Amino acid sequence: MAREDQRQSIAEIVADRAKVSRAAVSRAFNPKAPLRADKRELVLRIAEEMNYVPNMAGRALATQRSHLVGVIVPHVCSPWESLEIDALTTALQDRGFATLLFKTRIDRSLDPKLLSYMRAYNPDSVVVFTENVPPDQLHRAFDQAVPVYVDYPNEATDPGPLPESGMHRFDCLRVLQRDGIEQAVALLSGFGRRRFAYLAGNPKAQANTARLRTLQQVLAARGLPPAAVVEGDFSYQRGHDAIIELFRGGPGAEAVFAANDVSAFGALDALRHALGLRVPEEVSVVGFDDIDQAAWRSYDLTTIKIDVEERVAALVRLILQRLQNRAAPPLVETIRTKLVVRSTVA
Amino acid sequence: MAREDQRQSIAEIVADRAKVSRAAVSRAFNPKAPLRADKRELVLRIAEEMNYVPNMAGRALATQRSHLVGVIVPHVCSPWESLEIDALTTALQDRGFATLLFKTRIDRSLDPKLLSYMRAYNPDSVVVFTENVPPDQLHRAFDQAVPVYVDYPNEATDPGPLPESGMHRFDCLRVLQRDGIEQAVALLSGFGRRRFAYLAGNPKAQANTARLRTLQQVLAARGLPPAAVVEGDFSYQRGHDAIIELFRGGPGAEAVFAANDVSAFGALDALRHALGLRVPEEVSVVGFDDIDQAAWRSYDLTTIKIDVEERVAALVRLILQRLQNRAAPPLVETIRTKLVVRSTVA
DNA sequence: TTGTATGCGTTATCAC
DNA sequence: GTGATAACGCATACAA
Repeated sequence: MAREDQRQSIAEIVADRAKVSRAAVSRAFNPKAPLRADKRELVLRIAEEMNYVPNMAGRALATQRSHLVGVIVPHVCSPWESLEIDALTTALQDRGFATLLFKTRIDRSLDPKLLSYMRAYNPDSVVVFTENVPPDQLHRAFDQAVPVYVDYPNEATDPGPLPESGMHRFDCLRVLQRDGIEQAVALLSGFGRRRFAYLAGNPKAQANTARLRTLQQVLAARGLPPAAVVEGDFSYQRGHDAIIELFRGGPGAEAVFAANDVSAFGALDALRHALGLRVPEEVSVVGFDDIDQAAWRSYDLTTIKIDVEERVAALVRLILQRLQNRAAPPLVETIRTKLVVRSTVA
Repeated sequence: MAREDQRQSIAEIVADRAKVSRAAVSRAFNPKAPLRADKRELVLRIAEEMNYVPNMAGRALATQRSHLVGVIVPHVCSPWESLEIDALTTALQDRGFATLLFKTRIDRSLDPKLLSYMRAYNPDSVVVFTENVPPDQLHRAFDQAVPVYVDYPNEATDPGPLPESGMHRFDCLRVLQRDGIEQAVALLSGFGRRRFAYLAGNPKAQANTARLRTLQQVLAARGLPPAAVVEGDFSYQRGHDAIIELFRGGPGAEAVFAANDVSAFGALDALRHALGLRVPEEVSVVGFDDIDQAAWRSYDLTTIKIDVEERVAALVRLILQRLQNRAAPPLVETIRTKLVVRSTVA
């Protein structure tokens, strides 16, 4: 009857059908925007029928909030990281944020090109699993988004999350390794183990250096000799080969700490199948992380657990609090490790 | 000197410093837009200095291309899926697309709410790893984005990718199971195995039903008795327990096909540690996927491999070709499986 | 409450 | 090749 308009957007059609303005449609989707309840209901119903949802790009432009959280990882397919991505995605999704996934190249270093590539999407926040990128660099790259930094403090010297100490200029998640390591060393020590080895992870990864540092501190505190260190890279294969080198080339060890569970599996298989040693009778093995595979019967690995859910919950708190108040002082969350005892220690 | 403008955007500042128009800055970042080479270079240099990159939200609005690819998975942390997400993210990133990750709830079914949630981000394409969602529903949900459907055809009846057959109304990746299964059955048959069992995955997953169907067809073609089927869900634990039920409650089997590698590991551990049977001497085990863990020494699993790189390359071809030509007839890519022989078969 | 008008950052169209 | 200008889809300040 009336003349057709040039070309209507879906949102406008929804508005027309509900006999409201385009603005009302927008408000209907924003729970705290003022709109009469029945109108909101009507608009939402019609929108549903027409399969209309507000476009995030438009919304991002108007509100300066992309509802995107950038996540940068070296390997999605590493078990621990996939576990964390899984939990993080779920938690963010529940809160209306989508996960934007990026992968670093070969090594764990962060290509500046990747950063600006990511910047283009204007994520509201950024989580970087690559541990060797200085937080300053991150903050320089993301003037808008607020990166969350994972910190592995030296627990022997770092006083902890005291804002006065001036050490924490950025939001960070502090991962404390000591508890689990102390428990593991106590257990091994109780079984009479004295000669320790540390199967390292990627030397650039802070998780690796923090674990080694803490282990040596804990051993020293007990008057035990320092652990022999063998180079590794967090991988199964390297863990496997490194342990063979360690035991073929020298006196071996009575207890092996691996920098993560996956390399602990490599160590276990090397000890049992390549070297013909019995675990735990002849050699004890302890891992880090407690990924699903650690409970598999063929490994049944005693390991120092980081609770993924706890860790992700802390990350999400950091992200959301910062988003709520851009100007707040640096936030700190702290998580701890604990020993999970299975059958690779005796 | 001259009066300051109200408030300049970063892009405008870049334009000013390069003494060009705002439009020229935009063109500088679009390689095929017309712009004198030296101007382009100058703009890019200044932009680099000022840490400016074009905003994707704005670009998406103007071009109707978000450069986002939505990926929906049930579990990020399942080894096979994390492998695929990893490869897909890398491939897409290289081509200027970012991966937008979403997770389905508990079961593998697709919440319609998740679909519209995702629609809001206007992904250019959508890859759904959840296999029990009918492609029609997907196409209805994404009028703009073009979902890629993973198809597991019945290889005994489906003539293949003939457009004339009218069966393929949507772009799809056809995964053919037969080759690897035929090879595995030939090998097992050559070792004298006759009593087969199939440790199922999630009954709703097409990967599961296709593997079972094909296995039975291959066995029948050789005149072998059909495989006994035990219920499973792709998990280690269920694989472990199901095998115990199978062997405690009846005659067991001479060869076990597991619907995926992870449940094959559960089966292996159950056979060896809970049932005290020798693998491969007393029971042979074959998995599906060939994830990294299949090569680990404690399992060393003979498995039917799907090449991730090949699969992802095919997916990316589908996505990019469709984006290049929205109106093209349905695209089909086909990949096959092949047997990887390790030590769980004899 | 509601509608109108404007701006968010970008690209495309159109003149030059 | 280049610069002005009008969209793109949304949220909001402001006026009603």
